[in-house]
Amino acid sequence: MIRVMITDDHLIVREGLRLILETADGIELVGEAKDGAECLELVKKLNPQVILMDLQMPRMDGITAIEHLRKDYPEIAIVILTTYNEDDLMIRGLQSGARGYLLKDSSRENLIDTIHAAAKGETLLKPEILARVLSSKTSVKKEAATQTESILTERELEVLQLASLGERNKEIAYKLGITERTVKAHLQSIYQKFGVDSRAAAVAIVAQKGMLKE
Amino acid sequence: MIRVMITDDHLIVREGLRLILETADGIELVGEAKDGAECLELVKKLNPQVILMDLQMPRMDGITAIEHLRKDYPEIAIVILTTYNEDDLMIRGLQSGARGYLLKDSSRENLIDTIHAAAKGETLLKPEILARVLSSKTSVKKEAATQTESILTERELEVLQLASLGERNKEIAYKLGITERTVKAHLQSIYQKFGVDSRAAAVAIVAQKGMLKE
DNA sequence: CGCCATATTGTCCATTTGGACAATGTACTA
DNA sequence: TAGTACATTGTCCAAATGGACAATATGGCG
Repeated sequence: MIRVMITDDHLIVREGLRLILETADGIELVGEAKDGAECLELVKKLNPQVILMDLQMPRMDGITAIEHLRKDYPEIAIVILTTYNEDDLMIRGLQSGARGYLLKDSSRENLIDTIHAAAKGETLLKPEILARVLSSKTSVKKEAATQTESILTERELEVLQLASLGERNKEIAYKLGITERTVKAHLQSIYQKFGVDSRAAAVAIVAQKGMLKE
Repeated sequence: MIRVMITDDHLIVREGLRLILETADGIELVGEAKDGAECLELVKKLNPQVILMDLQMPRMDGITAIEHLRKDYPEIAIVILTTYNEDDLMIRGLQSGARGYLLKDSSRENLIDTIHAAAKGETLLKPEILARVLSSKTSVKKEAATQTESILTERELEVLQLASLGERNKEIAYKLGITERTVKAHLQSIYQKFGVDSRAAAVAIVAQKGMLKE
């Protein structure tokens, strides 16, 4: 029996996964967490072999949680749960030590296969994804900032990065655990610093400066 | 006397340039055109040595005009007039054979110096701009399209490229000589093909696919 | 201890955007 | 010739965004 834990902020996703996992042979669902912080709290008690980890969550996101887990529980296999294909966050997650990824609309077989593979220490990645991971820079942490980057505050960068993935203010607010109004405030500040007046223009600048890539 | 011609769709710009050029020694303003098409019509009669060329204009844009001029009047020096620094359109214009570029808020001295240099056959480019021109691909024309590119029609690409520069629908419509409604139609089509539902998301995809760079 | 940067949130309103219905003309192709 | 793809434009409305006024709290620094 493979001990599996779920970390996802969406109730529906958790329920759906539970339904699938509880009826799968050789898999035991040992617990669930609603965000990265809760995941770290519960992991010792639940002692999972595999963690299905969402990336975008309030309080503590999946990337941060993965980094902590790699340090404290390197033997646990982490599988990223993501909505979109080729998500930059997913790349970062894989760089941080996740062992695979799953689209949230994966088939039941795909899901179960991936969990088994992760438990056995294998990595299941599409080749093109693997190539992207290997070719992109390893250091995820902040480093010598470029001109544009240094102008922005940490929070503004977070907001801008989500906006650059096409997220709406409402979604950004939810993911950062703040109100939509605050998101707008950060965006306004960003626009001022960039000398633009629309999110599309800001995203374009970010894209051209290469702030998205890496 | 250097015979200079202006091609720009903005009355204010033309007026401003005229004011400067008419009081400059050794420079004779021989005519003005409101877009690329008119420029090509007038160029034979006006016989300019230097053409100041805007890039974004209705009917026929500056890039197209430059390509025609290079073919039929290679002796004419073309100087690009642009609003922004490091504009991708400017790069393409320079690749198409323009001999220099001017920001529209250039100083009077800068403007006159550039015209004199262009007339003498010199090229006035900031080093970093020159580097970008040389390092980018030479062929501006359509070539083997990437996955994402091939999905889109020519027109959709035009719209998307402007949107990716932060332009609003109204501006895009004006620059392409169509209505705002049509711009929205193209965007809707693009969103469908990309599987997104906002221009920011579309711009982000374009940026990640590298469709902006080159 | 006050100043400053930062983060946070509020209301109100004009503009922009996205989507749902469309329709028309042109050009190419089976 | 009929069908298809494409570009074009229309109205109407809901949602999202941008900007103008804000205010409050926190933490660092001189």
